[in-house]
Amino acid sequence: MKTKGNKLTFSKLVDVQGVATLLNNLGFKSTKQRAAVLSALHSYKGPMTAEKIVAKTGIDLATVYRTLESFDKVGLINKFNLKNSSFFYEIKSEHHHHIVCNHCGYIEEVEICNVDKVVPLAKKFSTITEHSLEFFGICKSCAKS
Amino acid sequence: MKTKGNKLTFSKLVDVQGVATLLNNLGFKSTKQRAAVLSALHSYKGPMTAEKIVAKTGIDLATVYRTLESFDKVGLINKFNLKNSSFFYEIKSEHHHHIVCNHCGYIEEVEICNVDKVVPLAKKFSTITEHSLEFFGICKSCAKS
DNA sequence: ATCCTTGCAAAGACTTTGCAGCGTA
DNA sequence: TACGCTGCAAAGTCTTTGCAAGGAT
Repeated sequence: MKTKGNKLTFSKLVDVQGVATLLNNLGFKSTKQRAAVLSALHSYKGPMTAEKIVAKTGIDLATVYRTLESFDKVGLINKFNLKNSSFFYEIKSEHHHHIVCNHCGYIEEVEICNVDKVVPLAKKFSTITEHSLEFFGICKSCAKS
Repeated sequence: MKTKGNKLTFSKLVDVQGVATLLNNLGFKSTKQRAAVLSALHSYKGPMTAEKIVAKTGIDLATVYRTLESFDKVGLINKFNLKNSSFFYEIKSEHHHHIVCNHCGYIEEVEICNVDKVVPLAKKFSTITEHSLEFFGICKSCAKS
């Protein structure tokens, strides 16, 4: 399976092999539920909650959670939480961050300047594997009202 | 009530007026439960969960949650979540971030270089009020084993 | 045919809410 | 005294788990 570095990139993988083969190569059986979850995540503009995926696909909530857990484990998706109570999921793509409207909850993916230069000084850590960076503010349409 | 800019700083406030007066000035009645929550947050090295506060103080969980919500509302504490299921709380101090051990959950407060230069490019937002930045890695003691 | 996956239902973890009694101002 | 605060219990939200039936290889 071709990957860029050791990172999976959904679009490329799908282009190259199709969803069924991708799932098989990841060690999963290809089922319509898994394809539907991938498809939902891929077509929705922005991170989704498990509930949202159920709403879009009609698949059982427990199945959605199990599927998302599997996808997360193999690195196909990101799982993160904002200040909300529930987790958000999105297909891994180029490294990016989010900005969230404190008023309506709208989430936008954002580009960042200089994020590479942000280096934490931690005494009791030797390795840093990842980071999360989220911004909060008021979106333009909420600012009007 | 004296504040630095418009931000409350716990240590300074307590130095100046004591916990009871601080609580009164924030619009709360001074109770031993609230003082105990403040004290627990103040003396514990690092962010606490509601459960942790109960463990340290013996106060009822519901009361702890209500107290934390009040404190959060007036800006005395920060509420945030890492990748865990539960929220963490800490007294607001100088702006800082955290690094979390993916193995044991240890949390360290970290200083950051260049964080001020990180600016998101968001299309549909005009104002950004805050951000969260958390790092994840493996702490030295977990790295050994 | 085998073993993984799904849906349904129940349980679990975390947080919030209702209410009667108590404590602070 | 009055009103806000607390503890207990119940309910609510989000997520995980158990199990029998169904489906992919």
